[in-house]
Amino acid sequence: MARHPTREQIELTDVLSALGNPLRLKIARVLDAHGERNCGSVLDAPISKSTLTHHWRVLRDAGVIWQKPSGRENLLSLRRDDLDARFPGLLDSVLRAPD
Amino acid sequence: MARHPTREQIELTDVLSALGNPLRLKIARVLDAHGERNCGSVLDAPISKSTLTHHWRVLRDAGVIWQKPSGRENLLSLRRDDLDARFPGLLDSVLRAPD
DNA sequence: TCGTATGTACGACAACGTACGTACAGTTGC
DNA sequence: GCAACTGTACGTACGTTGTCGTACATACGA
Repeated sequence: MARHPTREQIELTDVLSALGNPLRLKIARVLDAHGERNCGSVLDAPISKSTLTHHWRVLRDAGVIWQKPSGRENLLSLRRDDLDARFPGLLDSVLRAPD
Repeated sequence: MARHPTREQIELTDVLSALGNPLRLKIARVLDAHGERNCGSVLDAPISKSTLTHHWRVLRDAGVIWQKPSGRENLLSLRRDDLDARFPGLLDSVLRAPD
């Protein structure tokens, strides 16, 4: 189900596409600022759960986030180590940039 | 016709989406490495002119490239100054990253 | 055990993206 | 003038993306 790419499998264009959506960029910023969250507590916006599930998948498949089951929750976190190792400086410049 | 955004109008998600396509990423790298080129001399790949026109528009509208008419040619160049000013470090990390 | 909470799976649908062929418009040079 | 060159405009086809509702699976707690 949850197929996370290995560090070496993470592709630049996938990461850029994933973060090239305003909602997903926001998600990445929240995870960067606040650390691990469950799916329901990342955003306040009135977005349907099925839409969010879609965005978790895009971010996970691109290698931007980890998705770790924990009880009945699914904990989300940024793959900062892997992204920094593979694309040095990229995540910082994206997360710190103005919109 | 050719509507380039001002430096302040360049949006991060537009830039990320534009560079989140392998062909456009390649184009940006060629322009970075070799400087100003006309449309026909950027890529060797057998891609139709109308498809390329589409990609020039995406890159131009996102603020990634300048498109400057010159005689019967259209000279393309990276907007490095603007991108570096607005999103420090972003372009370098993208262009230097592995695919 | 049974209801509640959390999140996924699936199907639908409009909008967008990417590719092409063809036709056209401007510039250059013979 | 006119043919060749450079690139855009337009129409088209087809896959992808983003959104939702509904149904479902799993885990927790009373």
